[in-house]
Amino acid sequence: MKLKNSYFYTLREDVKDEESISGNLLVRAGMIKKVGAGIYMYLPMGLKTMDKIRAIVKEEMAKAGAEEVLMPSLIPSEYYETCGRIEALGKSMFHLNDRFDKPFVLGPTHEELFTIAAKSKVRSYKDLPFTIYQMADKFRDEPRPRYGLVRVREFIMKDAYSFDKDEEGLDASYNKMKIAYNNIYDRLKINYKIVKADTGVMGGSLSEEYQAITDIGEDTLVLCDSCDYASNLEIAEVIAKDSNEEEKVLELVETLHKESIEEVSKYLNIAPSKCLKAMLMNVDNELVTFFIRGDRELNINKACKLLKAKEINFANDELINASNAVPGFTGPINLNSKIVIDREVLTMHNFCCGANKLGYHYINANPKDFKYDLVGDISNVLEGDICPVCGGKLYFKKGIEIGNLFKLGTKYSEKLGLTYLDEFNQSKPVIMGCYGLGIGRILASIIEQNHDDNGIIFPVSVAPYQVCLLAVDPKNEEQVSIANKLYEDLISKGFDVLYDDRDERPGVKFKDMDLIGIPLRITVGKKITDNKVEVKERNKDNFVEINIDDVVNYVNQYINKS
RNA sequence: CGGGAAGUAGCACAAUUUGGUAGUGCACUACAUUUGGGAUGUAGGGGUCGCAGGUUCAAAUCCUGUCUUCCCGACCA
Repeated sequence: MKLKNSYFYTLREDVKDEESISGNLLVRAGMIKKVGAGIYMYLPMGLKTMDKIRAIVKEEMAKAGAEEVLMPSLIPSEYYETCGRIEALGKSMFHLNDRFDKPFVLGPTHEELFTIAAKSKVRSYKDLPFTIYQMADKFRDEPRPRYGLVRVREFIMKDAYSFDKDEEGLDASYNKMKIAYNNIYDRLKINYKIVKADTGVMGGSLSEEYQAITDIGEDTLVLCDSCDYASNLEIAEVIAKDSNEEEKVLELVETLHKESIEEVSKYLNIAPSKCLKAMLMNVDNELVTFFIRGDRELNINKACKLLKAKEINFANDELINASNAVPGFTGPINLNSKIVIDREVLTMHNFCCGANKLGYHYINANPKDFKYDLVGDISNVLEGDICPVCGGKLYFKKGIEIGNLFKLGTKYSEKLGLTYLDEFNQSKPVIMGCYGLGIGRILASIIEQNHDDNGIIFPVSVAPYQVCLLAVDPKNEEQVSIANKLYEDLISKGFDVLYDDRDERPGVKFKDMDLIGIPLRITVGKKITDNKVEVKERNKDNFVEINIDDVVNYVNQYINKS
């Protein structure tokens, strides 16, 4: 493409409303433009990049045997009522009515429609397995859109759904997708981790997430320094080790005005890990007191699962006052509320805890000193904890969720009546998997991982153009005619070439080409008198001078090795 | 939804405290000089100061309301 008379524009300064590196660079490069919070226009340079990513995804989907379909975004609400998802998805779904006041939603995810689509096809076990997918807009009413394309309210997602007759089939379909995903992210040159994750409102048994490692990631990844264990913090298992310390005698001590773990531990000179943290929570309008090690945090997600609760919030004064708990001095000994303890607490000895009496704590408390209703893994892993697989040390990284794999099972097929007849003429529900991948998030992650002070550094596989070309002096006829010829030569060989033929000073062109991150730059300048042009890679400081006749070959080699 | 910040030319900002003709840089137009890393000079064009009320002789500036955006948190397949 030639830049003269194109839509191309860039911004010279950082933009006000984009704090994230990727959001700022995407806007500055003229690739996207904000319309509202979490809503963007995709402009030519940005759309071209998205198309490159999409093409790779489509190729790998085809290799995995998945067929593409397209579902509507505007969907009658009733489709989401059948599986109880109007309630499950709650406020994150956009609702609207038609002129006859019939309720509709903008599709936030499409399990129901894909299940219904499968019903048209599936009668017998011989019709299975198959996988279909779409590349379409999703709408989610996010409470807080942020970080450019990372968390938006309308976005393009590739979502695939597999249909199998049994668990083995699901495993096979799931693994095919996993291989496709590995290929996709490898081709996109993304630094990623695959982590075990929560199944959330999707339901199902197994979920794995593809997480792009970046500092602005909204998820905390738990990784092991000596094996390949990788988990989302949401579900990472805490392994407690018992010190087998000899138990001492329980003792009541005065701790006037020392309420927080920090204050008490300092006052009594006891490490926070030797204190017990009490969390007074409201679980379905009942007071439940959770006890965890003093230096840990309660994992609401785990707690919800343990109690089979939908929601857990902090308890209000009314609930607390109905018990003998004294905030700041709450302990498990003789506490008259429902008590749930972290299983790690059972390995703790001679710890400090509240005495349920204003201004007093116990020291040398032990598990035998109190009763509890439930025990389970309810706290967050800390850095330095023991790996549940190999015993190594755990550490954290931040990640952006760029893809996920779910084993859905029969949740949707049962509710929507997607069944097949097996070899013995028995009707059975189809077993499903679903596999999502966010195109915009991938673009944002690539930029977060590949940039410098001058702008984006795209890998060849995603760059909107593989090569850019410019003549230093647009008034020099020789330079221009050589550049024109090179452009024609490269285009005719099928390369994606951006020819900056604008009547601008060279500095402007260099800066712009750097900003939008084109991997290879060919500069036609003074050296044409020796039949040479300059070729520079975006991610390198130096350049090479090569003969004009060798340019096509050089480009060809560069593109192929990338 | 809680806490914080901000809305002034296409972009980034100043002027608001102390009310009195709306300014700077970039971008844009014309001309000249420049031409290997966002040129320089001269002359120009471009604004319902987010919106709606109010106070005042007079409001970008003070008051009230409202909308929007960003950041932290809550939340989030």
